Amino acid sequence: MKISRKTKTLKIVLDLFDKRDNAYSVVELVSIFSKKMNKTTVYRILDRLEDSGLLHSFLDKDGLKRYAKESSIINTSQKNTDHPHFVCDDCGISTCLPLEVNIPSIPNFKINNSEHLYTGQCHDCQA
Amino acid sequence: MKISRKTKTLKIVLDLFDKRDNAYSVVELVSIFSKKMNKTTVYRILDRLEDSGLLHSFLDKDGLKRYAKESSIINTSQKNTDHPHFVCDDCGISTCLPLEVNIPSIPNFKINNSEHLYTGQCHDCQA
DNA sequence: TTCTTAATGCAATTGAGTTGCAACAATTAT
DNA sequence: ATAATTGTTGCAACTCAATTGCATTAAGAA
Ligand SMILES: [Mn+2]
Ligand SMILES: [Mn+2]
Ligand SMILES: [Zn+2]
Ligand SMILES: [Zn+2]
Repeated sequence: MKISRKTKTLKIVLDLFDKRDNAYSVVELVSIFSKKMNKTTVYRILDRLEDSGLLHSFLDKDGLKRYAKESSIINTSQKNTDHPHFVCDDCGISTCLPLEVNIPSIPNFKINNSEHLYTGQCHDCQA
Repeated sequence: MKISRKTKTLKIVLDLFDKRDNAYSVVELVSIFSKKMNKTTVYRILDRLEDSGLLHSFLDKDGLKRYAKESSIINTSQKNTDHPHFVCDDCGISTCLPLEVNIPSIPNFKINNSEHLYTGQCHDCQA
């Protein structure tokens, strides 16, 4: 699916992701844009951007959905991979990790998708 | 924390986990026990059993919490490890995978916890 | 400019999970 | 065995992320 209409609200959302590579929770985004667009619109735009391949998402440890640019993997030798994600327990910042994920082969299981989430302290929150 | 009172409802829940090694979503468990105990009681018993170390939990791709025995890792050379989990996209069955999880070391990130979730088709749901 | 329909705003709704509190029951003390 | 203690349960109300229905708006095509 491609983006069919470049609406004002869509551009606002894209602007944010153009600036930072971090992943944002939908709750954060709804709050950030609360003056500019309706909460439902945020959900729908994010969904559309993910379908179109411009964003990707994952669930953090609390079950909250987070979105980031599809291209936020810097060293992208291969793209659109199931890369791992990191969420800081202290400040909540979340990051796409530029790491290979090796999917194990397990007898009797056909693995189609993987999600790897790491939590801990980011650089700024250590000691 | 240890289990302080062996109540009737607690035994009912433990009985189920004694029989099968799979992981159950809380939603399933609430439904399974709907005639035997209140929904809130299910949540509280699961929480207690996890605190006491008899169960462990993870979030599946939909953000639903799933519980399994702590000892459902068969080949347990080391125990209580962050092992990966598998959820079948077709039948929903979910399994603790007896695999080592190697936690990467990433500059500027201190990793305390990891969650690995694989999805796909289980043996029964293939072809 | 007019037409088509994707996109939005808003209010209502869903559903997993939580909380407050009174009643109950497992365990301990007498 | 009986009474006191307090962990546990049931129930209703609540929280909050996410979804839905529908009337209205506006982007892009004709
Ligand atoms: Mn990512
Ligand atoms: Mn497990
Ligand atoms: Zn941090
Ligand atoms: Zn299956």
